[in-house]
Amino acid sequence: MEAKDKLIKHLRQTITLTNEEAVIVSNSFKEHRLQKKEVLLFAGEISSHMQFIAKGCLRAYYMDEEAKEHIVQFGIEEWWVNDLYSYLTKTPSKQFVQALEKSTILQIHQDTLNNLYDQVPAIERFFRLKFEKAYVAFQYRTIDAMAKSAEERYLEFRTKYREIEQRVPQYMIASYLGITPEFLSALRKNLR
Amino acid sequence: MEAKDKLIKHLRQTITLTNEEAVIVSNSFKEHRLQKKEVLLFAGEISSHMQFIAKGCLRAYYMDEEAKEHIVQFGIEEWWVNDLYSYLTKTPSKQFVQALEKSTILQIHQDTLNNLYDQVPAIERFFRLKFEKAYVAFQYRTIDAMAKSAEERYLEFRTKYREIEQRVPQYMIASYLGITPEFLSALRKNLR
DNA sequence: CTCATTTATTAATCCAGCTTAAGATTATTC
DNA sequence: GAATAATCTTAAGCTGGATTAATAAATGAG
Repeated sequence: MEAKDKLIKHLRQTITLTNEEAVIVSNSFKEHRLQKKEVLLFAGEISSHMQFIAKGCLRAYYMDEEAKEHIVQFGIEEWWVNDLYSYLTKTPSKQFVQALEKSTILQIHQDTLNNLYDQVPAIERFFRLKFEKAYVAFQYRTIDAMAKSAEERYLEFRTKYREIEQRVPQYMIASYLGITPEFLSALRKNLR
Repeated sequence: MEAKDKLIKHLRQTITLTNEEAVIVSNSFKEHRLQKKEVLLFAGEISSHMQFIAKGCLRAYYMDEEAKEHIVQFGIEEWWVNDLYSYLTKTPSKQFVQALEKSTILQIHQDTLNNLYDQVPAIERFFRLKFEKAYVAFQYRTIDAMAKSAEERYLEFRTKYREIEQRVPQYMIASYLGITPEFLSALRKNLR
């Protein structure tokens, strides 16, 4: 399916759009292809687009003072990836967003989106709901992370994100879980 | 100031409301007073209201399997407190929301708010922005918590939430920071 | 098919923060 | 203002997960 059809279908799972509105929305997004390992957003840049993954797999990560990478989010088909902090506060991003596979994304510039909110109110609703859900999922994940051991979190990740687990290297999963690859390896050994 | 005036003033810091709209909004909320230690939401109940703190101080916390309390959020004047997970998914809450001081809150039922989104679109905008900000603040806090030591987090809490620090007991701050009260005490000793 | 790069494992040593338990302060209540 | 409850401190020993360093296995580019 064409990338933009995927987007409209995705939006229509949450909100109602007339065909005219769908066209307006469709025209507001631009398609963008990424090579494996290509970086879409560099730390230091201000994130000015929302982006929808039509195909592929991306990650958002930041680097600490010792240049170690910490993965904040993975994204596959039909997910939205971004450094929302940078996007919403218009300050330089602390995160990188990078393709882990050859990917196709749809981008909308912040100014365009803000106009779209006025033109197609359902889009404002979509993003209100999106942020509600994102907030809640993130809070759940955090509480979970604090309450549970690394082993429990790993098992949960495996059942919840089976597909991601099979598409990204193990050391990145360790990074996402907030543990070292060595410890994840040891953990997995115990599970066998 | 009257609680509802505070609310309207608070909303107008973010969005524009005509006087007619302000009246509609005002009438949609109900005032509710809480004794110190009174529980507003129990774990197991479904949270069906958004609540604005007009006066006082509240906390949201959950209890783990060993019946230990973990504070997720504090709130003082002009903050919103809730178990958003329960509210948004309509599932039983895992958190308690409790007044730490004699407090006055303004509540709006979910159904009323959903109607209000249609009647007063600025309110939908307000909550979209609210969730954006909440998400971003929460993400920042989490990344911070993973990257920094307990001492650094405590120092940050102190500068960022000076007022809260002076209104709630130290062991609750420890709980919010995800450390034991003993360890916080030891930490503080080192800082002197 | 082969050499280089990326990813995963193993094992020894180390440390931030936890647990337990006791005592010391500080608030509340009657 | 005495008694009780709530909060805070101290100190000893313990543990989950980090660090370091070396090796092994898998992947991929030419």
